[in-house]
Amino acid sequence: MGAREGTEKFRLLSAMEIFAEAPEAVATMDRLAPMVTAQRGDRLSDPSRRGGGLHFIKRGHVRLYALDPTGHEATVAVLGMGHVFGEVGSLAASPPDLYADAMDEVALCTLRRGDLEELLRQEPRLGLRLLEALSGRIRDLEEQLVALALQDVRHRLLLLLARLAAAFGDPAGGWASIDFITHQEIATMIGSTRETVTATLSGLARSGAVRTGRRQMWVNTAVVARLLNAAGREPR
DNA sequence: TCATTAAATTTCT
DNA sequence: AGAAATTTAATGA
Repeated sequence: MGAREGTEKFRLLSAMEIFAEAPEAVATMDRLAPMVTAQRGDRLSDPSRRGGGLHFIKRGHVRLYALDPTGHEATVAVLGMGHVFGEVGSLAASPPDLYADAMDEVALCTLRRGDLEELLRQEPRLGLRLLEALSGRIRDLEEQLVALALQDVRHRLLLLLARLAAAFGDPAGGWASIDFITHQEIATMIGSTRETVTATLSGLARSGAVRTGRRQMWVNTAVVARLLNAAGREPR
């Protein structure tokens, strides 16, 4: 440590949950991984830019999605502070070609593959944290896969709201605030369309599950949980 | 039930 | 003003 301890970058790295038990790694990351910032809509990664290393999100939100030739998108993950994306996905099998866009003001640090291995040797506990994070991603994907196969749009939307509120919700008096997502983006997360999302959301608003504003939602997690339960028992 | 198409309306820059 | 985001409505699979 030393001269860099006071920098914005060092402070953001220290705040990342992954590094909670690995303070030594913060200094190494600070030395090896340059930080870049981006604005909403900026492309952070695309299929041609694979193998570009491991990206640590320090601020903001990133959407990973597939894009088909007709322009339709399917969102695979929405990631926030402390999450990683990039090289990890390709450690095992060959992943689908994904794009990564900034959803708001994003800051991230990128570690080249070789440097990642060095860091993991120095701080094995970091590997465990990474494994936990990736396991969580798999669990979310499995949940979403089942919902896509078996549930209607309303149920899938409720599920998404519950997950977004838990992951990113800024809770104030029982209402979790989410302010970086459009209806269009929600549609790509649940396999639906912008118009259907708007209609379904206003239905849920009438049920008291959400309040909506332009690029802003307040999710009542208690009501969402109750509606999910009720729907689960109803046959379709 | 929900995607698609079309159009109107609201809100941001 | 112009762009972006949201809303409503009609239609058909």
